Amino acid sequence: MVDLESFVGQKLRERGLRPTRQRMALGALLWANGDRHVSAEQLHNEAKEANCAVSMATVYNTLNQFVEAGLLKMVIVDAGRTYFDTNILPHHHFVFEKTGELEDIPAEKIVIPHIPSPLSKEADISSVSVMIRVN
Amino acid sequence: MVDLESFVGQKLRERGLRPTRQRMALGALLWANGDRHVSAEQLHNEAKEANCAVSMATVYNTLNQFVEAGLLKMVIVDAGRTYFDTNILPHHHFVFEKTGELEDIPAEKIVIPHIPSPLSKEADISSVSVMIRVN
DNA sequence: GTGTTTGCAAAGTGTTTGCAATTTA
DNA sequence: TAAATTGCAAACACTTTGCAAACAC
Repeated sequence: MVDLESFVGQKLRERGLRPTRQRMALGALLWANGDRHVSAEQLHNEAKEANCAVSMATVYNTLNQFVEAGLLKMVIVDAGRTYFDTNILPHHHFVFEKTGELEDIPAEKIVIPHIPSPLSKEADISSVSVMIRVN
Repeated sequence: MVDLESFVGQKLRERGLRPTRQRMALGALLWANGDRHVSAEQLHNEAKEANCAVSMATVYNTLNQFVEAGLLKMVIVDAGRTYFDTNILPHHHFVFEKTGELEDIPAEKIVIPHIPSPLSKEADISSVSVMIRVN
């Protein structure tokens, strides 16, 4: 990878998002290393620790913009347990019930030979997601 | 089925829940006919329409008790979109994105020949749930 | 400069809880 | 009568929004 700064900046510009200080900081935290599952609060804390104070409102707004722009996926594990996933490829998840943590399952690891169609309506499948809860 | 009243009463007593007026009313609405996906608010409204006023707090508490007792399953579709499912057998769901409605997929309709194990921990799989979003 | 973005505080949504009053067994 | 349940209102966690100030281009 080139330097993180320009990598993030380019990602943002590609999607028509201005590379503001806040978006750059959050982007850098999200995309510094491999795939991540982060909650809004976690990211807010990380930003604070990195001396990049960003308000909670901005964290939420930014994460939603990133999701909208296709830069992140939202994963809802439970009521009040929402993660933002930097892995935007189709994939599945293990959920560790003890901790609430997630682990990605690459799409090709789960084969579903036949996907059924709904009875009631035309089938225009937009996604298939599998959650495997373990404890 | 015998009469609904005693059917519900028995269900409750079996799980150690007293058949109070409120629980009987909510149970009757839930189990009158085939399987249902109901939100707390929906059920609250239905109870009101059936002239069985039950407070919102009691609807929530009761639904949670029913889930705890294994009489219902909770299905979270989106942040702030939680359903209570009277189908307690293992199964999967279609989610209609337009309406947020659910349709059950019987477990045997979705075959996953090989379930992977998580990398990081011992695999003690408690459930596998598939959500197919359609629009 | 002009339009976009931010941060705050306030509002919103869906859900849970403390507690006095009521109901059930 | 003793223990469980209910309903209210308040509290809650998480998220969104309105708007003035700050920023990016």
